[in-house]
Amino acid sequence: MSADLPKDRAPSIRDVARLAGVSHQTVSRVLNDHPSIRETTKARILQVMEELQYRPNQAARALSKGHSRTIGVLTASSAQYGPARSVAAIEDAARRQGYFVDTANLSVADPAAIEDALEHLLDQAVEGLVIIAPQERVFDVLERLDIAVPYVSLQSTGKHDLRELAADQILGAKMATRHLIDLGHREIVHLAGPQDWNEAEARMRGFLLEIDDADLMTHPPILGDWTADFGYFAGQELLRSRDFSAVFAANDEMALGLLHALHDARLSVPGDVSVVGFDDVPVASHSWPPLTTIHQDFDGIGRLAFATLLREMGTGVDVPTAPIAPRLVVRGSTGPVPVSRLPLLKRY
Amino acid sequence: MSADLPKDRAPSIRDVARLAGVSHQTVSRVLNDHPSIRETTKARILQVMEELQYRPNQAARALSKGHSRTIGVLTASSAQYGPARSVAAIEDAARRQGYFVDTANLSVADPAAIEDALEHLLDQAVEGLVIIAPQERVFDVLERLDIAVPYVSLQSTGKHDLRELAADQILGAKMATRHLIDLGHREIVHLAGPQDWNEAEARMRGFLLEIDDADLMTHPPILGDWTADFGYFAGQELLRSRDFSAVFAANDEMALGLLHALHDARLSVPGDVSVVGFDDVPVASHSWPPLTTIHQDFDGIGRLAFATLLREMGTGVDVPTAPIAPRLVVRGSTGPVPVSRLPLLKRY
DNA sequence: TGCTCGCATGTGCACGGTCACAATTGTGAG
DNA sequence: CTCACAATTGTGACCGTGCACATGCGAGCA
Repeated sequence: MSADLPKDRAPSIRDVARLAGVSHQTVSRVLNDHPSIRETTKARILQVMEELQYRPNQAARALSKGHSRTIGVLTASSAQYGPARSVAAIEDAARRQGYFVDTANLSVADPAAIEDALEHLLDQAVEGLVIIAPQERVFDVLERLDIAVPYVSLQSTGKHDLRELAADQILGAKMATRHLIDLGHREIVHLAGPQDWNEAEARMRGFLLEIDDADLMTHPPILGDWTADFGYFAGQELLRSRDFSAVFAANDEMALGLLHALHDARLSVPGDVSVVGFDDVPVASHSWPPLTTIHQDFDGIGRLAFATLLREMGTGVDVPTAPIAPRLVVRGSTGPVPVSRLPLLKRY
Repeated sequence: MSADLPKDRAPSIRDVARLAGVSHQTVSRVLNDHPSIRETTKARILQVMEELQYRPNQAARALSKGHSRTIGVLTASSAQYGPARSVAAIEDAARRQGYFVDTANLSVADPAAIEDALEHLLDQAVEGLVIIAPQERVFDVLERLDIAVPYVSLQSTGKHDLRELAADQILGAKMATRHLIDLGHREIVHLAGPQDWNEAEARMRGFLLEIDDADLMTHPPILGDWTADFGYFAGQELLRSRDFSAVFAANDEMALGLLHALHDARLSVPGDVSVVGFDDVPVASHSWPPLTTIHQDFDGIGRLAFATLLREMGTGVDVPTAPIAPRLVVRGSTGPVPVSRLPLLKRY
């Protein structure tokens, strides 16, 4: 029990074998829970492992077995609440299943950067990809590179089958719009996200569908960039011609910026203008007034993404999944259409 | 040029060698930029690689060379703006240097979960660790496990030398407090973060130091949990006894929750109460009123963390680093102390 | 011409696991 | 006690790459 440490290297399976007086293969069997091993042998080996602080070498295992047990996550703007939350959920779910997660974040989204990030992930021999940068350009690059591994996107590309999530976005947007219509609003403006994001496009589609259903007119949506700053400036712009009584913003940040602009203009929310956001970020309930918004279960979406990927990867493991439904959370930023805006002029 | 694909496996260095009519070692030399290779040979090999879509197997490389070129990032609450931002910056910097980043997120911070997450990272044979979960418990576990790899923390533990960042936190807190004192406030309350976070503790220390310097009294700080919800409830609590004219919140989220509570109570900010936050999250400039806060360069902190880790890991690479300074951003949530609160009572 | 030297390239093994297959031991029936 | 068969364990090759150590070859020099 004293001629333990042969080298300065980390102990290997053979070191354990030697000390336990068995062959390396027997040790390997312990590692892989092989059924036919004598209990006493197993116990002895486990004890030696403990003594040596043995830790299996994943690289060697990956090399030998031909898989890496690693998935890649490609994100854009991973500092935003929603994506960050989903990434955390994916990471958690993956770890639970013994998978490693390698991430690549896109700071800029030109094709070169996208390709660079994807190459980085593929270098790691990832077995699957989660795309949280649902921009068309990304899918273009994915197709061009002819990726060999399965991937899922947090939004539908129209080419894959994560439709639940896509329906989500559309449905959520419809719910938000419906809410405003139910309150009597007839002049509703949409502050949209960048249209190269499928997500933004889906929300806009939901909005337009609902507007159409109600036989209403609307301005062409304002195309924003998700940021509160943009919401603020868009608000200033909108206020030049006050021909609306409600705004549906494609995310909470823009909605909050918009609220700021409305405050600056001494307008009352919801007295003069109603505002709905999307996402339900944690501060949404503490703005002034608290923001009516569409709640998304980002954790659930992340888990679902990983579960779906696992299925796509054809592992035996099949984690049960439930579709994710958006939810309208009514707070203080929406109210009945102001009297001055009742559809009198439209009546005759 | 037709008997290309020998198997269904991914092409290996030997496949390339065979098609290029050289030995596998020569191919390896091309991969590693060995100086003595004839240009023509190199060109030929590169072309074959291109044809075969050859991609070096990182697992094999890791096994052979004995290193993984992977670093681990342990985070808590990675969905918060600051940490998320820093993680993205670390990932970006690491990728630039050819490193992979494996993350583990702590949803709960009990020792078992911490150990679990660390084990996961160590299983991947990470060569270094970045800790963004600066809770004492984490360091306890780190010491207990007797981790063999270097690690850096985004906050000082008092045992390592990332003092710049720690000084940052203290300095930032002092700046925030000083700002309030300069405006004439004498009754300042601190809404602190959870004290098992070194970060929160440092901010509180900065606050107390500055209070002490100015010979002021203060309540024992209220210990929060970083969330806007807590800020809201703390505000309600504080308002029972209105014996303060200013609040310094340890982060923006709590500050925003506090603003909400103040609005609910029909108090004016900064007319009745001044509020300072910490972090300068993107929505901070769009709250009502816009939040005065301490700006932190999260990207810079992330980059610095990776650069420091690289140095600790003893790689030749030494990325130049610059210390990170916090910055006071004065917006609308702070103003002169209200007349009703001038230190009359304290004068005699 | 013969020798040394340096560049360009090849040979064989190690890295730490797993797999396929062989070998050994143990068990119960005849 | 012997044999068939199952349970347990051992042997050697292989995964893809890099390293140490040849080897071949042409140039420079005596």
